[in-house]
Amino acid sequence: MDDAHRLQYLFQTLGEANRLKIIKFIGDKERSVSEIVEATHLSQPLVSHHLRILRQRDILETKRNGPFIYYKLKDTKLLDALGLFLGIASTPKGKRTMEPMFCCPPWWRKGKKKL
Amino acid sequence: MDDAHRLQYLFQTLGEANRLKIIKFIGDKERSVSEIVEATHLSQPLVSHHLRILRQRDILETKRNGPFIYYKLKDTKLLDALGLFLGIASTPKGKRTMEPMFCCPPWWRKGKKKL
DNA sequence: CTTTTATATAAGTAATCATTTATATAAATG
DNA sequence: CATTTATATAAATGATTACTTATATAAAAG
Repeated sequence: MDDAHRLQYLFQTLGEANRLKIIKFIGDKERSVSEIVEATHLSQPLVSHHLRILRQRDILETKRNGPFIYYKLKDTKLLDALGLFLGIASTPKGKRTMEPMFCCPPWWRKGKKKL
Repeated sequence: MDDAHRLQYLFQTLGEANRLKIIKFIGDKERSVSEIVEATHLSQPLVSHHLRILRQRDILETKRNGPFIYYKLKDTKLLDALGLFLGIASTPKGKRTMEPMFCCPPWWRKGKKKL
C-alpha cells in the first residue's frame, strides 16, 4: 500500500462526524461504551459500530473490566494532529458556509456564454 | 457547523487516494489539467471531477492562461499536515496490512464461547 | 468559420457505508 | 438457573460518491 492509500484509509476512518465526536469525547481518557452513548446521544449499536471500526483501524484499543469495555486512544498524538487540521478546516477566506453542490437550477446556462 | 462536521468535511475531501495523488503532484507548484492527467494516469474527466471538488472545497484555486487552467494549493500548510498524518497512518505496531473486515467465515463462533 | 486542443459537465452505474431494528453474547446478580 | 445490565453483531435500507462514457464549452489556429 502506498502513501496515498494509507492516507486515504486514515482520512476515511476519520471522515465521519460521529466518530470524531467519539474520539474527542474519549480524549486522553478511558471511556466505557455507555459513557460514550450518553455523551454523544447516539444509539448503542451505532456507537458500537463506530467503535469497532476505530478499533479495527488501530485508532482505539480496548480493555475489559467486568461487564464494561473501556476504549482509549492508541496514540494520543492523534489529538494534536486533529487540532492542526481543524485550523486548516476553519474556512479562513472564501467564507462559503458549505459547498454549493447545486449552485444553479438545471436550466441555468442554457444560452449563456462564459464557462 | 461545529468542529466535528468541519473536520468531517475536510477529511472526506482528503479521503480519496486519487485526490491525494493530485495534491501531492501539485505540491507547491502550479499544474495544468493535462500535466495532472499525465502524471496520475487518470482519465481527463476523472481528473476534472476531482479538481472541481478540491476547488469547491477550498483546497485548490485556479488561474487561466490561454487554453490552460492551472491549479495550485490554496494553503501549502496542507502539505505539512499531510506529512504529519502520514506518520500516524504508517501502521506503527499492529502491523496488520489492512483491515480484516471479514476476519472469520460466517460459521465461525457457532458454538464457541468467548465474545 | 472550421478544426483542433484543453477542459468541463452530464447521465448512468456500481460500490461503499452510516444508520436503524432486531437479536446475540457476556458478566453479574438474585 | 433466571434476570438484568453492558456490549456486540446481523440484516436491511437509503444515501452518497467514484468512475466511465459521451458530450459541451472555450480558446487558439488554420
